[in-house]
Amino acid sequence: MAKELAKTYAPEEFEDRIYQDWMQKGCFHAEIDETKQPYTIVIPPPNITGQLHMGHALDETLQDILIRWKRMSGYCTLWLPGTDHAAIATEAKIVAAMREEGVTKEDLGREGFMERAWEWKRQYGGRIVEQLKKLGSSCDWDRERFTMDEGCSKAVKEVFVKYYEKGLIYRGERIINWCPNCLTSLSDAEVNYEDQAGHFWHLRYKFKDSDEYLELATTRPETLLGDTAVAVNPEDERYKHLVGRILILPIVHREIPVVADDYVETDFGTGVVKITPAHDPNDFEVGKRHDLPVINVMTDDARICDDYPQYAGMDRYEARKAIVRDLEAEGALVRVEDYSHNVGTCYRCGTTVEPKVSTQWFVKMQPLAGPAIDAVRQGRTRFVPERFDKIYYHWLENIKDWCISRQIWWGHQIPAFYCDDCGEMTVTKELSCNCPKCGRAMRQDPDTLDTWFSSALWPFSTLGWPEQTPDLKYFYPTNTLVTGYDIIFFWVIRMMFSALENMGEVPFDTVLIHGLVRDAQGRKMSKSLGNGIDPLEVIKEYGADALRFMLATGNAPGNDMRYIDDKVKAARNFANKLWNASRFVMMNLPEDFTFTGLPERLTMEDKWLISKFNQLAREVNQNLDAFELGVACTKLYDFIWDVFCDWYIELTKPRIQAGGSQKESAQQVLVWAMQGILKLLHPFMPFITEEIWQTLVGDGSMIMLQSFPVYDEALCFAAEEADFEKIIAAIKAVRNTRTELNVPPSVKAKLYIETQESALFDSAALFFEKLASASGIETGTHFDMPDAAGAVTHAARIFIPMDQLVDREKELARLKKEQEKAQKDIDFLSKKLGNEGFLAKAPEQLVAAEREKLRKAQEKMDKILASMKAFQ
RNA sequence: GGAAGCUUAGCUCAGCUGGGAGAGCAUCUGCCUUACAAGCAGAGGGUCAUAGGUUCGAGCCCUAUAGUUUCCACCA
Repeated sequence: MAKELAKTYAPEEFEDRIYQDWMQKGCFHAEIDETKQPYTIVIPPPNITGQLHMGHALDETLQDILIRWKRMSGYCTLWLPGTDHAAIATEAKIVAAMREEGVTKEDLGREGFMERAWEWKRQYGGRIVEQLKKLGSSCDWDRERFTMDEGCSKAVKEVFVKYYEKGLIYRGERIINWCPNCLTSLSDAEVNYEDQAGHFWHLRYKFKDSDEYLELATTRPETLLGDTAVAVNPEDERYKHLVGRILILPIVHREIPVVADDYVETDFGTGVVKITPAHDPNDFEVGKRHDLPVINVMTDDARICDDYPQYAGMDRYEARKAIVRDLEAEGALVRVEDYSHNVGTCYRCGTTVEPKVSTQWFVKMQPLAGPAIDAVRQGRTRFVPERFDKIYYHWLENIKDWCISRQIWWGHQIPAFYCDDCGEMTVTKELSCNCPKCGRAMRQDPDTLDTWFSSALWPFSTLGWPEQTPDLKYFYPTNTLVTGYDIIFFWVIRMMFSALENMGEVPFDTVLIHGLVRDAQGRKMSKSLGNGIDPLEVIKEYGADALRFMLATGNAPGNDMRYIDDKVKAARNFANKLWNASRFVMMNLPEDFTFTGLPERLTMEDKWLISKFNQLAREVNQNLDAFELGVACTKLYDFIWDVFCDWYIELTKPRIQAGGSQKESAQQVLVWAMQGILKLLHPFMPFITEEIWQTLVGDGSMIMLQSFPVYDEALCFAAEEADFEKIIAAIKAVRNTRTELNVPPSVKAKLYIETQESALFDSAALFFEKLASASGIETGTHFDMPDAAGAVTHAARIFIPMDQLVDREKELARLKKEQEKAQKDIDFLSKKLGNEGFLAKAPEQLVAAEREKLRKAQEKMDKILASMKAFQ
């Protein structure tokens, strides 16, 4: 016992050591315990390409707080970690690295490429995991998973085949989003729309059988090569007579018809739209309705294809220029205007996506969306904060089929096989198969699945599904899913319908949504802006506990927050405060100290502290239950700094100096309170609390395995608490008076305390001496000291004789100010209590409380008036 | 076009089911009081965006307006 803590709080000296210790002792490992209730969180798997950023730090911190709190509260807790293979992002990274060496995917071939990709994963995939550990994340690393590991791959196949057999997955030719840079299709969710400055080119198409023209406008003149019609609204009086007539497409000189379609708005542009079914999703639909040919004019990397020799090989933008020039030459260009419009871009690389007609695999969403909507409607899963359920409903109600095939190699290869001879297709979980019709070996579909297809299964695939493992039975459904609002569409929704379809049960009961961590100016942190703050740098400078506390404090669920260095500093200072408080406690313990629990005889300040701690324990539990983590942080901060450090520790100093049994009882209470505080704070600041705990308790126990404090009726001392508040109020009043009169602390003065509760104040004499610069106190029911400065509370009138030090005018002015304040209180309360509506309708308890307040205010006023009178 | 959030002290933000407005930082005044100057003791500072409404009582609930941010959809 009585080991010493280092003089200054230096987190870098113990955080790693403590984490290692937790790991070695298996503290994070979850063993199924049927006597306990399970509490499970699955981590949002970070990408293996990722580097820890502030978003992760926030996400991990919230999860770790919940997990540690539940673990200490007696639950069998599992925080299941893992990583995502991040299909497109990873493949792009590897391809880029290969490019440096002058190697292409085709050079290596599929197998060679996959080997290289796995090698890359082995080398870098663990990086983000190591970074998570720096934060103190108490994940069960023994259960770490990867979306492409054997189990997850098995689950993926299982689901794919099942969906296919149920008709929930189909293959078909549709118009999809295509990234010409990543060279793959994308789902709707993977396209970001952004405003781009562009132009509106007004063109005129000549009628075949006359010299008239029809004018229309387009933002993409290069797609004209693929025009197969021009459309007008069937109700449009200006054009309805033209429907059915034939136009000559400029440049190409192909004959195309004028068709009528509701899709065309009469009041936008000229009310005439050129129709390019191969390169616009709306046009594709129009084309289907009118049976128009689909003419693809572009290659996969968005260059004009060989069918148009004068433009062949030009990329979209070069071709646009060339075609505009040629249109002008041909007299088909009427005018050009500036126009800003929304353009879809690839969420991975930012390239403008190209709508493209191709054969892809899709998940039919309609049948899956319904149950997912119902689950939230019925409250089986709820969002915190609740408002996010609207976003959830809206997305699901308007959902389109999900394009799941990707033209890349890194991922789960689609388990469909084709017979090149007879065209037969088979979907199977087997690794290979022969054609059921002609018996030949079949060729597997070269495409892979959307990375979100496997993460959609994460809550159950990681627990062993499709096997009915004990883990799955015990830990599923999971409890809390913690994630940012930006991935509700990508992930949360897909986990919901996947779980409902495959498990018949929701994947989690609560989705805790947090916001983004922005920079100090409120901008999104991004690589391109270079305004990202590296959490690892912050940890290096201030410690993980400070970062965690900062991220959890002063921020409500679902709201964005700003990263401000001063906030981390404040959190670090708080840690330092706690550190020094424990040093104080420990340096006053004897070598052979043993903690025996709260002493039999408690002083009133002990009871005051204990009672307040007890309330704190109740509130922190309530706040955590309601996912109000930030509120809990604030309460802990206030209690530790103000109640414990600034008051209680100061209050124990006289007892410690007195020695003997007084000191001994103070030691017990200090250690009791210290332990309680550390336990309550541990989920938020795991490292410092563990370090102090192990030094303070010294029996080899670990704080992370202690029980979390809860409210205890036996620790409630309402009367003593209220009494001691009177002492505190008096001390504050004296300090206030002295400061306002500019009396330096070195000048001591005797206090004459006029009160009806002499015994109470007499027992607090030492506190006045120590905390209110008193040389001594005298209590009585009446004092007549016209020359003394005064301090007034409702319970006492305190005279502070200062001899010539008191400036009479200043003191009178000060009293006047106090009188005004007191009068305002009285006015406010009398008005309220004079209101019959209030008396009739307000709860009884409240009315009584207000009456008590008024009584106290009047008592205080009497004392102020007496002081003023005496002074004049 | 649809939806949501935000607007509270100079700055950044809390404020739980409606019961006299809070914190951190900054500012001002004293203090190196033997755990901590990453500290201690005090002080100043807010018509809680605006206008209505509900209520005995509104920062909180309802309606409208303004500013601001975001999401979804999208008209070529």
